[in-house]
Amino acid sequence: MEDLLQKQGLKRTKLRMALLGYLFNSKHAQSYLDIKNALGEQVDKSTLYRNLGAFEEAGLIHRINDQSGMAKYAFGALHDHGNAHAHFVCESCETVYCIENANSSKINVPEGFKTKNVQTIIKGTCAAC
Amino acid sequence: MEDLLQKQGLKRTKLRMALLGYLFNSKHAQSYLDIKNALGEQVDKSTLYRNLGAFEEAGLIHRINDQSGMAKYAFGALHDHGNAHAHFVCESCETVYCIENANSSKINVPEGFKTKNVQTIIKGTCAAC
DNA sequence: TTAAGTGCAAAATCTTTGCAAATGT
DNA sequence: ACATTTGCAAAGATTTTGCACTTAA
Repeated sequence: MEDLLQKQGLKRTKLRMALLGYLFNSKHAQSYLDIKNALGEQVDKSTLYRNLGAFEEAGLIHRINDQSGMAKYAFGALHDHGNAHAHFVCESCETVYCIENANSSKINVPEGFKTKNVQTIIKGTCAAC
Repeated sequence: MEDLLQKQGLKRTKLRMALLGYLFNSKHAQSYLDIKNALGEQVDKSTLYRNLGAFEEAGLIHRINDQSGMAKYAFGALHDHGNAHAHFVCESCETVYCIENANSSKINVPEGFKTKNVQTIIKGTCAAC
């Protein structure tokens, strides 16, 4: 699992292992603050943001914006990029769930537009609320 | 067109008319800065943000986040809320296009989840880039 | 060894808030 | 007249940057 890092040319540092592991084990998308708290107060802000950015660029995680526009991060190395991918944002508790197989049908874009990636955001109320 | 304001219980102020008109005539979603520049430097920050918020709550406009997470606003009173609605985000120029009839298929959410609104974000390259 | 990653402090960016004055209905 | 809206200044929140130090490969 942590070989994912090397495969992307990223060094296996303590923080990165912890970060990747944490997101991997998270049921839903986590905010910067969620992650920082989970990893321990001593984690450095810049380092954390830089790693979240690096992971996202490497395709290891996704960034989704919740209802209020705040960034949340979810493990996504197993997801099939280039295919549709859905996120459910609960309007009540702000939790962001990853939904597999939400049923993606063909998307029609205008002439000249090239689709690289389709992301579906479903807003509503989750089972817990 | 400006009766939309009264219908939502919003007073018809100069700024609101200009703002609504501007977004109505915009081909794609605009950032706070785009809007501020278009409306003139003298427009007040708080007032603008407050109105964007009010318009969004009233369902007159949408807020979409672009590639880098920045909020962009698009006129949306004509859109059928509750139905699927697509935005195309160009990864090159960051332009956000509203796409009508991008083909909304049924979305499957887990047991207990209630869908209120589905938004599709398509990332890729636009015709201009 | 050395390119990549980290920690710190400082700043940039975007957005919100409180309140007195102005404005629409 | 009266609730709403505005403008200003100040603060809040999130994210980024520069640079010297440290670490994985």
